[in-house]
Amino acid sequence: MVTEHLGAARTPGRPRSEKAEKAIIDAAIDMIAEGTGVAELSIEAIAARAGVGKTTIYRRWSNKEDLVVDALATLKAPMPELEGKSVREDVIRYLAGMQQETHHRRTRCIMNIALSESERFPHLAERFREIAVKPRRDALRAVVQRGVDSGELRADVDVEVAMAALTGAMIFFTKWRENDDELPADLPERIADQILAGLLP
Amino acid sequence: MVTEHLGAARTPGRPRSEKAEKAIIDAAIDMIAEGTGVAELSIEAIAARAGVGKTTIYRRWSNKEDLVVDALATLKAPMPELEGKSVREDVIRYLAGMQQETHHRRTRCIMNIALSESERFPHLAERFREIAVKPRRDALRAVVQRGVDSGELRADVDVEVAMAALTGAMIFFTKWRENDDELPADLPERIADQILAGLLP
DNA sequence: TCGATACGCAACCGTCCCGTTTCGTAACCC
DNA sequence: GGGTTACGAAACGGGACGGTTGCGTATCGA
Repeated sequence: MVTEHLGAARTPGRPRSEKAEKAIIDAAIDMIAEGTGVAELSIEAIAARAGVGKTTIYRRWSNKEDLVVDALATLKAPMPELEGKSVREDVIRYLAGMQQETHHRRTRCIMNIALSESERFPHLAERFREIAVKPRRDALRAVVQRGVDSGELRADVDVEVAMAALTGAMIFFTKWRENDDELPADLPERIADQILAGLLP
Repeated sequence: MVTEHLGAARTPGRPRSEKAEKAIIDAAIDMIAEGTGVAELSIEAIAARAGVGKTTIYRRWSNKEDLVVDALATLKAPMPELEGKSVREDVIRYLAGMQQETHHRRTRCIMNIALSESERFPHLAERFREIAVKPRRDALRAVVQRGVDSGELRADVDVEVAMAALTGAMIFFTKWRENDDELPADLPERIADQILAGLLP
């Protein structure tokens, strides 16, 4: 965003249209959600889709990455409530939420960007992590930590590793599955129970 | 590859240069490894980098995806030997191998393609899974299955979930870490031990 | 009413890429 | 040597896109 908010210094002349701004950002997000990579996003296509002149875009953002950063910033990620009675219950609910999200093309493609474009757009990736990843990570960390504190989990549990195992297992299933079979409906339970119980006899 | 190998039907005229073919494929792989997405790969750029005329490329592949598929097919993935004495040992070696690979930009970017371009290039993604993912997955599955059979692991272990937890945890650490700190050197051990032991008291 | 700014639209030129064709040369078999 | 095919280089027309500019209109404050 380039708009200046210096005190109450309202500029003379016609004010910028908030509707146009929203249309631009929506168009950008939609195109990303449809699989267009950041590098292939064209200002012209965004403008056309938003029903907006290219000028209107260049007036606000000086380059594409700035636009995308602002677009991602508007994504409010809904989070499942994690105030259940047990760690197991909260973990299952968290994993089920993840699984649910992979059904939305929008979420999938946005996650792809976070996974793959971080090499080329570090600024973008950092912003994305802050907005979408961190809140979820914090929520899960709180659940595990609560379990450790309450004695429901072992005291020597490595919280970060536990989070990685839970989250990573679900990502692995949803992204690297060999065939396109439906995922089993009880996948969250199975992951949670097995990681909680461990593999040893 | 379009070259026909019908019996010993050697064609008249000048034979195709294997050197040119190798140069083309190397150039394509290099560009991918440098972060160029498949969609942005241009035949012209590949030709220039390979020191080859565009004609030489079009003579062999009719489209870009075919070329990339052939390029990926040349990637021989070195696999760690997993014939140790215990499941724990093999798992740690496997995870260490994964961690090692993330240090090579080449491997990282190619994994990115597998993760993110599968939506737009399903043919490509399938081929990649077959070449790079499946052998590793099979190796890890064998390790876990051996553990179950020998009694080293619980009999009711869900092998697929266990694999997902182990692999997913490492992927999660290497790709979604918040800061760019170095990963702890004993990460493979920590992941293996915690997933083997579980979280419950 | 007037000046200032934003708007959508269209056009501009330069760049990149595609897929094809043409050129002169090189390599192979008979 | 003659026939055939591949080679690298260059150029083609066509298209997409970038970033800029000018146009006529719309919307604000003074």
